[in-house]
Amino acid sequence: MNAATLRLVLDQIAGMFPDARCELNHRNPFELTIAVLLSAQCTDETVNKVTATLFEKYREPQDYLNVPLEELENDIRRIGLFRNKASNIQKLCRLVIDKHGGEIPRKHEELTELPGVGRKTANVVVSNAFDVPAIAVDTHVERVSKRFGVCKPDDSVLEVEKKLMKKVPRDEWTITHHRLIFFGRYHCKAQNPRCDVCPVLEHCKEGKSRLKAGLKKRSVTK
DNA sequence: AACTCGGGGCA
DNA sequence: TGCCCAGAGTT
Repeated sequence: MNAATLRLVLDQIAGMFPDARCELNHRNPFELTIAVLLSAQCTDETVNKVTATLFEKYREPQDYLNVPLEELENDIRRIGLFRNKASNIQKLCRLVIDKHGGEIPRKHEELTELPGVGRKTANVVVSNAFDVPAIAVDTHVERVSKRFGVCKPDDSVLEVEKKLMKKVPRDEWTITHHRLIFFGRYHCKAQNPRCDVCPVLEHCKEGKSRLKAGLKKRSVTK
């Protein structure tokens, strides 16, 4: 899919989700980093339920170090992979205090040095906390990009990111990321995507074949 | 490239 | 109930 066609698709998606913004609860870069780290492999909704009370108890890096690991684990127990994440959060806080003066660093390479922070999380942090344009490729962004042929089906996550950046103006990277997330989460879902009511179906090879197969299946069943 | 971690969401 | 998932780290 070329840049011009992608632009058409993204404009349609923008109309579907005019308020597309990832709704992670955060008031500063530190809380955003913790929230995104927690969100790995579970829904933002679940993270928000936990952070709503978590951020009342833990306000700065030192607060996470003032409790035993077991206590922090218990405080985030409702989130998947909570043992890894609790451990990572304490190590992260230790590092932020010792090497970054208690503040979340702004450089991408410094962010990915933090335990539990990979490329995706770092992109979310720089784009949402520091206003640096970035496209964080999660499974939604990856799935949608591949269904619409923005990239090849077997491209790596990094390749997906590169091709999106190449085809989208730099000042629209971050909003595009949010829109693709919403589109992927609520419409172009992994299971049972809404191809039957999709306004950009004409640009989606996979969707068209999926719909055709579905219709065929129905007609055969009847 | 494949595996692990793990409670939640959904069928 | 049993499957899959808004990743990252290790081997």
